[in-house]
Amino acid sequence: MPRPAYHGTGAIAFSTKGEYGVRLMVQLGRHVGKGPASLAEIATEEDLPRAYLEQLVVSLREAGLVTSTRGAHGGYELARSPETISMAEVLRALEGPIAPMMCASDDPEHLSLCDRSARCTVNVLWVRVRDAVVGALDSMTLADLVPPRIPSSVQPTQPTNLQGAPTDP
Amino acid sequence: MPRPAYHGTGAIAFSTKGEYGVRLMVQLGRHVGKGPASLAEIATEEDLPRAYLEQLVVSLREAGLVTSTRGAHGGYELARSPETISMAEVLRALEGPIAPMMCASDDPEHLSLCDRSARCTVNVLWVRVRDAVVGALDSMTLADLVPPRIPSSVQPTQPTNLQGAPTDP
DNA sequence: TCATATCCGACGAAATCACTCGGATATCGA
DNA sequence: TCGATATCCGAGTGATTTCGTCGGATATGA
Repeated sequence: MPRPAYHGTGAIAFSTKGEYGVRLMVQLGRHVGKGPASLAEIATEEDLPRAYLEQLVVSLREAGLVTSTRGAHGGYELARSPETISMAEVLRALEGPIAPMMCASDDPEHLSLCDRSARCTVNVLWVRVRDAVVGALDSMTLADLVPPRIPSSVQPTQPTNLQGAPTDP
Repeated sequence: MPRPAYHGTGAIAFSTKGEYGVRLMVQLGRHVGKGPASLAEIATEEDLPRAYLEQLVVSLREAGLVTSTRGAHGGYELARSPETISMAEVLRALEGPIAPMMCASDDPEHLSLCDRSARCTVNVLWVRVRDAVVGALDSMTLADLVPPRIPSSVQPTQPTNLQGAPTDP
């Protein structure tokens, strides 16, 4: 069943693809150095439908952001270190080119000018929005979202509530 | 028939509400000082379905961006001068609050934190995207989109030949 | 060999989008 | 006063997209 229903409102709405996909990547970021993480683990950790994650991860793999190892004890790993993975890349892989309007795609392949482009004075608006978004996403890497480790040995990274995910089934 | 099908791709996709609504506002901007403009006129000018514009304009009126006069020779006018109408206002009226995710709405009323907000490190990403978009939209007013008037020769609004316009990619 | 994984394609319910339609009401010009 | 032209308003509809599920094939380690 589609759970809570919708995640964003209005024009700038990321779908669950983007949301879950980013959360998946963050989990992989936390898991760096510990070998591959299985989708089952991640699904439990983030309380997301495993079968759906399977679909999302295909895009991430095809984009070269994660690598997979099959078989028992297999799973996924980041293909590069978190600092080198920009969120723009991640979201482009998950949701496609960033294009508030067809006449303002950041992917030249999907860019198509409307027939009225000669008279069109509105295009500049969409282009500015696009550039603002791309700028924001380019300025962040996955490393910025992986929770920072507390340097002094006060606590392990656990915020004490990893026991059972007490949320609804 | 739903025409070309989709207008934006990926996460940042404005719907026809936003697109047509902005174009409608631009037309009203061009029409300033000439009395009310009817939707029939605008629909012809911009080649948009009139009955659909009727729906969109409701939001604009309710937001106080346009005023209406009923009856023959009626229509719509901008409620304020174009320089004072920010595109953020316009798009909020048309598409709702700018919220890439529920946990990052710019309208406090629609803002709802997810139950996992304590552990959530991703929120900052959506907030940054939101702020980038809001910033871009706030920095533009309707006046920026209304094409500058050619000072000397006043032409009828007929676009007989207007090529050589910058086809900005 | 068996449990655990990724891989792959198809399917389906629910929601949203992009409209259309019919009619009620208001206003101006003749 | 009549009628043409408008806005106003609510309901309805078909296409598309979203958000998943399900079943099975393949690969790998213990």
